Amino acid sequence: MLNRQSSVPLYVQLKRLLEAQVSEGTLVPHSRIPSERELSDQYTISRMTARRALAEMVQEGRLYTSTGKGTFVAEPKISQSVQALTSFTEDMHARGLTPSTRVLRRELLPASDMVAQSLRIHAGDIVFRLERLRLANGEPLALENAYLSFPGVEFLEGQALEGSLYAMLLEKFGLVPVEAIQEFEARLPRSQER
Amino acid sequence: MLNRQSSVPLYVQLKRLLEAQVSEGTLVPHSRIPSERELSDQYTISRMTARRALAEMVQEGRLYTSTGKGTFVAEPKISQSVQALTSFTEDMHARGLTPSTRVLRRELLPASDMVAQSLRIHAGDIVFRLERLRLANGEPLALENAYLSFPGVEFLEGQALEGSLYAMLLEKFGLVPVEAIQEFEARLPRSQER
DNA sequence: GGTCTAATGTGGTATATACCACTTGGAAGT
DNA sequence: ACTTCCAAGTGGTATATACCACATTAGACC
Repeated sequence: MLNRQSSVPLYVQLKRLLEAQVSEGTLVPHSRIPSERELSDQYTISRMTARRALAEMVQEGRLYTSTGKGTFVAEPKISQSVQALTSFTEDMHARGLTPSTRVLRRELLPASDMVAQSLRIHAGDIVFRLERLRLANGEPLALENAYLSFPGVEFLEGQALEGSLYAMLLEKFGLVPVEAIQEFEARLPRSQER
Repeated sequence: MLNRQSSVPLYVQLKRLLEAQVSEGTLVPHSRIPSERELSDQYTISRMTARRALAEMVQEGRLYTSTGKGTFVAEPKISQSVQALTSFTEDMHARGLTPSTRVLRRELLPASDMVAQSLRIHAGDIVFRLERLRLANGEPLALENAYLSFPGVEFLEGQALEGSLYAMLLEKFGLVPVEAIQEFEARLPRSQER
């Protein structure tokens, strides 16, 4: 059930609960989840609160709705936006290219409102910003701007970040960031970046 | 003002109104927009309805909020994902480079759940997929993957799409797509793409 | 059996209300 | 002048309620 004393909003709790059921396999793709009214009865919350949880999950691509029919579990596709960031090193290797990364900037800073909103944390929470130039066989390929947030983020400073950030995270911390914002800027690098 | 007889939901009407003010320049980045309560008074709608319009615009990266302070116009960054696609040709020209585009694939296909939800259409609706290789001075720069959806999308097939897609859309159809998903894949092209 | 219809259930929109945490500015006090 | 504190305003969460369009089902009717 849901914890009304928690500082975690009810609709977030419900979201997590449903997400857990999806990843457990209790709810499989295209299966119907309880209706909004059933959920509100079941968890003793208002329908609007249940709706909000569902609406966000729809927005995130985890669920889809059909008026008059119900709400259904979507096929798992979404996490690819993170995966693209994850796999640069492996990706380049797989293509027979020598990947390298030049870190242009790395810093810990309080999250702006915009970043916080995207990462679903609070403004002012410490996030790690990593600006990197990606190269393949020495040729600049892309400029990356990543904001990371997870427990222990503050210990990142000073780490060797030239290689695969995600491999390093896995090695040194045994964790994978829950979420990251990524902005690709595909353009010719300015001379200062060369 | 808003039209209560329209079948277009009030919160959508408010969204469009605010979006227009942003693109007109009436509202510039980081300027504060009226508070939720002011908007609800001004347009004679409930605060929750105003909130919904704002919440969606926040989700889309057009606005950002700061608790206790207000709601503000975001820098056009997220929408750069669309803008970057729009302006590639002009952008390269501005840098003194000769831009060119190679269309790798173009097809009409039913939208997957993910694409549909991102574009705010229904799954199965026909969308246009365009996979293009972008070049500057003959050098491959980026691989683009765009999904487009708008009235008349089905007439796109067979059009000349080597140049600026958006210039062509403007010329031939007198319209600009409402929204597009774009995925950049920054990498070295495979040999078949050369 | 087949056809129409009404009832029921579903998500979608909209309103009104209440309380919370946070920010800010000004009033009150020193 | 300076500090403290509080009131007002803001977005965030939560509830209760109402009506709508749409889909499905069960029944009445032929």
